[in-house]
Amino acid sequence: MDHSCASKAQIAYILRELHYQISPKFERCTGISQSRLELLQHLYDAEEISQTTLQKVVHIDNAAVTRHLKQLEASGMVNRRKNPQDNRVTLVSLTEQGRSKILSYRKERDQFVTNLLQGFTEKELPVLVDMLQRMQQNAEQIEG
Amino acid sequence: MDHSCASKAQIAYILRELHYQISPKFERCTGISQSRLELLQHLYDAEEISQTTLQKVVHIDNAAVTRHLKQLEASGMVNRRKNPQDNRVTLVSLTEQGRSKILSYRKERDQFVTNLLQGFTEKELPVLVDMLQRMQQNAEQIEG
DNA sequence: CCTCAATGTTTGATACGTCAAACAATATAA
DNA sequence: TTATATTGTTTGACGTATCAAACATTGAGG
Repeated sequence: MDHSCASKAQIAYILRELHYQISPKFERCTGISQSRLELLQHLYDAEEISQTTLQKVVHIDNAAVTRHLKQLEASGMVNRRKNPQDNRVTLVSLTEQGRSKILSYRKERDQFVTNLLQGFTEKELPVLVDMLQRMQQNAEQIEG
Repeated sequence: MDHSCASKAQIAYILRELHYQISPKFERCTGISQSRLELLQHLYDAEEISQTTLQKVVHIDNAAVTRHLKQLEASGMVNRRKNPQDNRVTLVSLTEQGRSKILSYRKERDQFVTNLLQGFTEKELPVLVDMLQRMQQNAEQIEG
C-alpha cells in the first residue's frame, strides 16, 4: 500500500505479458511446448517417477499432467505403467526415442533462452533467478 | 550454448511456472483476472481509446481483447462505440461503475503484489522491473 | 473382515490465450 | 470510379491451464 505499489503492480503485469509473449514463440522455435519439455526434462533426470511426484516439481495441475503424458505416450516419447506395489500410482519414464529427441529440443531451447537473455551479464543471471525463485516461494504461501 | 545455459533454461521454466502459480490466485484474491484488470487500468488512464491501441499496450491477442471487452461491456464496466470518423474502429471507455469499481480492485491487487514481493528491498524492485522489461524487449525481437 | 478415510489419477466443465480466416470499412491507384 | 490493398474487428478451431467431481486402490480402526 505504500508509494512503490505502482512499480510493484507493474511487475505482476509484466510477468503475465512476458509469459504470453514467450509461450507461443518458444513452441514455434523449439517444436515443443514449454510444459512438455519441462516434463520430459525431469523424466530425463529422474529415470522413472510417479505422475504425482512429477506434477509437484513442474507446478502443473494433475489434470494437465495426465493429459500431457497421455499424448507424449501416444507419440512414443514416454512409457507409462502401473506401479506393481501400488496400483494407484502411474510410473512414467522416457523411451529411447524420447531420450534422444530431447537432446535436439534442448539445443533449440538453449538458443531461444539465449536470445531472450541477450544483453544480460553473467552476474545478472543468478540475481534474476534468485528473485524469481523468491517470488515463487512467496506465491506458494498466498491464500493457503 | 555456453556453460550458463542450465541457469538460463531455468529462467524460462520459472517464468512459466510463476505465471501459472500467480494467475489463479490473483483472480481469487482480487475478484478479477489479471488481463481484465490490466485492460481496465489502461482505460482508466486513457479515457477513450481504440481496441487496437489498447491491444498493443497489453500484449494480448486481438481476439482475446474483443472477447474481454464484450464481457466487460455486458457487465456494465465499459462502453463501446464506433468511431464516427472511421467506422472500422471501436472506441472503448470506462463507465462510471467501472471507474469506481476499479479502485477496490486495485486495493486488492496491491495487497496481492505486496505479498508476492515480500522480502524484496526497495532497491531490488527497480532492478527486477528493468530485467523483466529487457526480456520483454528481447522477446519482441524473437522470430519477427 | 469391513467400513471409511486418504491417496493417485482421470474426466468434465470452464476460462483464456493463439492463429487463421472471414468481414467490414477505408485508402489508394489505375 | 472501380478494383485492390490495408486496417480494425470478429468468429471459429484448437491447446492448455484451472477446479471440482468421479473413480480406483490402498490403509487403518472398530
